[in-house]
Amino acid sequence: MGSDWIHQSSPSLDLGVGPRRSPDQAPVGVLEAMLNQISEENRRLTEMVSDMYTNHSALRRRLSYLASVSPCEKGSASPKRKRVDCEKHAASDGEHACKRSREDAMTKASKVYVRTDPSDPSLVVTDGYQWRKYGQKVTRRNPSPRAYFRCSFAPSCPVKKKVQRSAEDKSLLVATYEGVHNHKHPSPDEVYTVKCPSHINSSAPSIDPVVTRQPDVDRGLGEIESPKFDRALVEQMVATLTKDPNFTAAVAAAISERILRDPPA
DNA sequence: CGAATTTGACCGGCGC
DNA sequence: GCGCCGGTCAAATTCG
Repeated sequence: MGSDWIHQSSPSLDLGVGPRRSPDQAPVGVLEAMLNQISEENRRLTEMVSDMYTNHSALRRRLSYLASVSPCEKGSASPKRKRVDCEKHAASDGEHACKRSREDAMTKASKVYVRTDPSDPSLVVTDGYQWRKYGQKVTRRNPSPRAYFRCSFAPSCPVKKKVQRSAEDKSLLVATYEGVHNHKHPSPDEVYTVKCPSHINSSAPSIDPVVTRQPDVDRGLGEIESPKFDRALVEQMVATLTKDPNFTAAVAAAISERILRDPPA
């Protein structure tokens, strides 16, 4: 996994404002102090980003491991049926083909958890695929409605998705995927982007990408390791930084200082 | 006007 | 056999 981008594209505020010429400019010491302060802040931000990236990578590795050691923990939200499915699957003799294919789909299900604004009633989990909603139901175990989606990118694609707000954590959307896409990922750039409610923009960024994921039913989502995911991360960080008034003030100060020092011809 | 979404009806599996 | 429950269908409605 490459963390090069952190170093290559480090958000350095060094805009060429180094200590140079202009002996007549009085507060050189003050400017240098400011520059040092900004550089220090810049270094801390870089470290924070680096730590975030490291933690994210470690978390993902751990989740992958957990997913791989609990193969029966997938699929249906109903533990009763899940157990029956597992047992049936073991004892099945292939008599009921259609039923078994359904069970296969159930056992191949994966879960994805997405953090969203709890006040947002929509059950939209954007994963780059194109989904068509075909039903919604309030289930017994969870007062929040469960939405049923089918992959509509390819007419023959068998993949289905159930999305329901977690009963324990209302800000958590649980998306359960069943089946395997029989087509390529339609828009790789959208991999791992998460719907951002419009009204959340002013508040602190609370959108986690995917918190956890079980086995790779969605081949397309495996692109998490690709540079495109880095790009998504970078975009997310840019969005976060631009919301930070201290950061924008520092950038504005640096730019104005530069303009005052080297006025355009 | 066609596509997407909503929502009540219906179906099948399961437990009692 | 009956009722409950999750999942799906399809007509009605909404949206672009």
